[in-house]
Amino acid sequence: MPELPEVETVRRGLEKMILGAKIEHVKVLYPKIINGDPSDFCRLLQEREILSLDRRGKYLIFNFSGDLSMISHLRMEGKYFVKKSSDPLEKHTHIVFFLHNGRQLRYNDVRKFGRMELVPTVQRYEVAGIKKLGPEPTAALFDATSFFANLRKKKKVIKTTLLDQTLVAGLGNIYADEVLWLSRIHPETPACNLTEDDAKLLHDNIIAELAKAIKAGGTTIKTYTDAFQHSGSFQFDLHVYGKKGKPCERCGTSIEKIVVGQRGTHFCPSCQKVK
DNA sequence: GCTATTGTTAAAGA
DNA sequence: ATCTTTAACAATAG
Repeated sequence: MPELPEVETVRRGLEKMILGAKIEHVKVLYPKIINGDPSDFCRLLQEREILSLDRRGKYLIFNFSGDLSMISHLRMEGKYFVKKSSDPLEKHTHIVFFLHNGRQLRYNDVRKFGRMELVPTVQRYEVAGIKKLGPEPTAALFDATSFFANLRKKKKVIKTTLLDQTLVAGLGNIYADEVLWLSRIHPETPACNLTEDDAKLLHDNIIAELAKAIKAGGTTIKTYTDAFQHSGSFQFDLHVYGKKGKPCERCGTSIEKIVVGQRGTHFCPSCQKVK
């Protein structure tokens, strides 16, 4: 499931393969992936050059010549592949971008949850979804003091608060469980009950953990791969996600799995107490 | 055949 | 109005 580190890994892979490529034409095999009119989508992309790739939270942004950008969200299973036109089309490939050099950029998505839309480049950070994102989880952009102030206003439990992207961008279900375990915070603690020390620790762990996961090329639980179809390796650094019944690495207590905000949630009942 | 899987958002509820 | 919760989306694996 692509969270920030996986999306960043995809972005870096694509950057190596398709910068400078020109789109000859586009085929949409499953129209619901496109926000807006699919034939407009194809028409607008014709003859554009791929100039650069940005990322904001879990959103991937393709910037084209002529002030056009494509906002792409992979949701749960979205993947990009770069293939020769002669390579057989994989199952679940829904959009094909025909490039000038005989290659194709293919969007593949088993679950069909991913979405893409075209906007003028100048508006790429203003679209719904991106506009309401909290800061990127880096030391330069994510401020611990305002994070604590914002947490105090939230009545929701901390796990749900981390997943909603508004206080900090990029955490999904796996990394949310991991950073809460690292910070010894119970996922069902109301966000407003966290102390300033809790908030600082959580803040620091979010920055460190996501950076570490990017270095590892992301986490591959079942199916995630980058644009080179390479798996990540961060699954070997997980402490609680998927560890139900296994001993906590800190205290040996059996890791529990509960449901919080309709999401599977893993934690150590001994190290992580509700406040 | 039933359950579990997850990111976002529209819709419903408070 | 604003914040929060819930259901829906969709396909696959076990």
